[in-house]
Amino acid sequence: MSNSIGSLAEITVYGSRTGMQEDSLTILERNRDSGEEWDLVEAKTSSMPGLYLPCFDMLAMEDAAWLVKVSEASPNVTRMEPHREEPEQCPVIDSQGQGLSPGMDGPEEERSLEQVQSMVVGEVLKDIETACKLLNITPDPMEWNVGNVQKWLLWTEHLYRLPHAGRTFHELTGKDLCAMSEEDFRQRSPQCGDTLHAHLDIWKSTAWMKERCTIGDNKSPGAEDLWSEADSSCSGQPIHLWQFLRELLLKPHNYGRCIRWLNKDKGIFKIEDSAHVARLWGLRKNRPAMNYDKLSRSIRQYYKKGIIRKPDVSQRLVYQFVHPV
DNA sequence: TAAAAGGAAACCG
DNA sequence: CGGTTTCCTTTTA
Repeated sequence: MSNSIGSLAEITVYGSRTGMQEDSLTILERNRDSGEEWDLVEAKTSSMPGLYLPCFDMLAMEDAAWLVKVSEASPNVTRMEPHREEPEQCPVIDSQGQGLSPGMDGPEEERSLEQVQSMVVGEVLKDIETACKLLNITPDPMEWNVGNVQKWLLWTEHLYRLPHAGRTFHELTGKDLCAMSEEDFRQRSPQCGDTLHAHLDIWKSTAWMKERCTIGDNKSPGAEDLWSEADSSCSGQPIHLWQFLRELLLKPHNYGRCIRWLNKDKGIFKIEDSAHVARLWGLRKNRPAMNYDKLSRSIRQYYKKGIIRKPDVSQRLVYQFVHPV
């Protein structure tokens, strides 16, 4: 846990900007024959070991001012990945553009380390929160059951285009996982054990920080707000499809390419990538065989309930919430 | 050819 | 039991 800030910085550079997008599941396919289990389509991209920048550890700790300086010159500092495969992947991502942008006024270099750190932490928190919602797991790995662990593994593997190692971590709870050393990880998965271990470490660190934040006094207020953001779905009850669609629509940053508003005020939205939305829904509900045919049938059930309808001018893949927010 | 529509039955928390 | 999920046939764009 010693290198938490460094690790957090790592995932921010290589995680949030490349990871938690709708594209991360595009290679997630189910095995049509076995039907009941998520499976991998073999990633065509070679599994590069250098998915994160180890040296950023030191960078974040000692030289954050440098980072800010660089970012002033180039707002895209967070996308300096040495080898990005699929460069067409995510032009949308930087649209948020908050934080590391030239707009940051004032030359208060003393504050910059803190600023960068809390920004980094904030990004990680956001991404972890997104993943938690999508997978319906808690942010704290210690609380994961065997199924949660498998979901997390699958998610992380897809996110970083790792070869499938889930089976070698069978029957492990989150507690087991947390107790494992990097060596243990490497033993179970020589190819990507170290990467998995590093990412688990980030989750552990984040959970640990979160606990510190909520129990103790507000050390990093910006970051804490993100956790208290406890929105809609945290009510305990199983999520409804219409709620899930709303959540995706509320995060255009993450899902804008698979589902988006055509007219937010009227509640009209379009499913741009039906297969992808269905996969996300299946992942959320633990229905590996979910597809658009079935998802759309569920949407149609909403017609008579007055939750969703077809818009006045019916278009393919376009629906409308009867009661817009 | 994919999407839309809706009946029928199974499933599941 | 409600809310899907699954499977299916027919129609539409």
